[in-house]
Amino acid sequence: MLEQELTKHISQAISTIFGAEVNGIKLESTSEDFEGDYTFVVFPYLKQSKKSPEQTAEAIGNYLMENCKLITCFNVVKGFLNLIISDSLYVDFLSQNFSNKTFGQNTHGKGHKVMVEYSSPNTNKPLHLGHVRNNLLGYSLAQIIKANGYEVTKVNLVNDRGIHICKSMLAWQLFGNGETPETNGIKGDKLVGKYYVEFDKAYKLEIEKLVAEGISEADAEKQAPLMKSAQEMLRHWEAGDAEVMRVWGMMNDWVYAGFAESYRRLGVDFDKYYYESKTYLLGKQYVQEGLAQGVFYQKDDSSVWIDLREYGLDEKIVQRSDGTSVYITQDIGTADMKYDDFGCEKSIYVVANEQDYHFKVLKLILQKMGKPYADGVFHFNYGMVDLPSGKMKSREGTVVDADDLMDEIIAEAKAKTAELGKTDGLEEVELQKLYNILGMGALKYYILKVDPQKRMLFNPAESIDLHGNTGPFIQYVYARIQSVLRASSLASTGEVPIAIMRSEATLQATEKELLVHLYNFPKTVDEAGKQFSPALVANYAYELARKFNRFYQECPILKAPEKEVMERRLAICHLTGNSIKIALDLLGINVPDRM
RNA sequence: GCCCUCAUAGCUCAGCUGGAUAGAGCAACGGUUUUCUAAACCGUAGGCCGUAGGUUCGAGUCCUACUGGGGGUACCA
Repeated sequence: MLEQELTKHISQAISTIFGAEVNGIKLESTSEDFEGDYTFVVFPYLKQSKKSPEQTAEAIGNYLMENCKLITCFNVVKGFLNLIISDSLYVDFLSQNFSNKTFGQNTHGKGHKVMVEYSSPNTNKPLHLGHVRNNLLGYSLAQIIKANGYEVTKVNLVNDRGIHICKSMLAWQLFGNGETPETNGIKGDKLVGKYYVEFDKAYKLEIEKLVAEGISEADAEKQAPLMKSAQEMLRHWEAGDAEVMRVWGMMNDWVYAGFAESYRRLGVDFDKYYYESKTYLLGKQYVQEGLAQGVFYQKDDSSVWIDLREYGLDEKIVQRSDGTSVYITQDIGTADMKYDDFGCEKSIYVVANEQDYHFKVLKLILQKMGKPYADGVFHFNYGMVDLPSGKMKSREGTVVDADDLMDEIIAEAKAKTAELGKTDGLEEVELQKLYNILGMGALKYYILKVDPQKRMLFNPAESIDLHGNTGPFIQYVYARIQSVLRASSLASTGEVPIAIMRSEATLQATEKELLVHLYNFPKTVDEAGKQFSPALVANYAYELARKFNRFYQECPILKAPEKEVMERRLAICHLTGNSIKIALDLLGINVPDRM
């Protein structure tokens, strides 16, 4: 690697000139306002050099000029040594990689297994914008980790049991008149969601009535007949009551059919589904295990706890006094089950940051219990999604439905594409596919470009924008490149050999800038994997697209003055197109051949 | 109460492990098309990086306090 080569020479320079051994040399890319490709800051080494910043930088620069062929030139501004890398390095890089279909991918994860759990919906209502962020992040994360060589298993832990499902079931039994997705043509998850809302409405009326009768609100919430019936139903469910199980199975199947459709449109998938109905009883054996290890302790009322105060946390309950287990205990069981099934050394949970505390506790418990996979548990915590009107609240009907969202954004892509009228001659099927690629590209990019850790604002008007820092902007560059390649009579696959480029060629400034950025692609994929950040890939792709547009504006490709220059620029097109395709694929975004 | 997290242009966001004069997009204004796709490019304008201290050659970035937003926490998931 170039950077390693440079840092090696710099530390040699320092030891030769100043007689000081240093390591941990840091290099950064030169700010756009100065001439150069890499910058070495000499301030930290003035003690060794015993000279002024300028003299120190000058001396190192001269040494590098003599000893490192990669550097053609340097300049010094205060304590900053700006190094200019020879064009030939980038031309060589170009000729070696322009047709490399796996460019940007790394292999250091080879032989290591990682699990990514994401999506994890409840089966009582349809997916909304919050789930969309989760799904897109989870999928992209898995893609990025794969691109670094790891073997990835994607799993979905479905919350298919509990009081919330009973509410939908009960409302359907009471008010549904036997309505089904088939009889009404409603998507299954939407239908079940509708009855969840019905329940809430009827329940509220009951509460109002009880309050009017002089009962306190808190008591009314507990005493309302509907709530009692729902709890009753949950007990029947736990007892395995045949009729309750039948309705439960039927309604969950409706929901799964609906989810499958939404997942398909989102372009996300899973290698394995886990269901809480099958895991919720796990946990008791772990309570015993923890007690035996002395990790847990029992109170007089027989509830079981763990004391995490030495870690700045509190005491946490792991089993209630009535002997039933709590959520975190189930999670211990599920974690064990996953490890038995796949043996992943690293297990990533894509769950919103409202559960930070929960996962901190889970990891600590697993560590104290000495689980072999405990250190590999990682909570990928992302921020909530807000709307311009404020927080999304399902009770107040302010949620943005995932299916509606996709419909709207694809319709917008269609309207815009039709308006521009560049798609003459495409079949209707092709057109639909294109609208889908563009609409989903806009949506996915809009969500993935922001740092996952941060709470984000979803502005519907902005999300359907197709100009500027958007998915379609990047897709447009890809389509442009394909157009040039088609016109070039060279196959766009990159398999047709292009004359070996002469490495002594001189590059235009925009060409070099683009190549430097392309050179950094593998490093970016690596960094995104380490930081678990699809946003890094998104920002990289955007920057790449911008740099290409600048290059495209300034440098004629097919009409280049010389054949050699044309071929070099075609190779740049290949490499840029490939890189965009790969980068967007890491975000789950497709690319169109024309638009 | 305690804990976690965030605060950068009018708006939405970048700013890599501390480095030079803090960058994009949107919105506003102006320019570019007989030439490879104008979903583009170029330019103008817009900032006490929440406030106050501290660490150091150097702080948007690290530490402390405060203010403001969000989240969590006391046998819910």
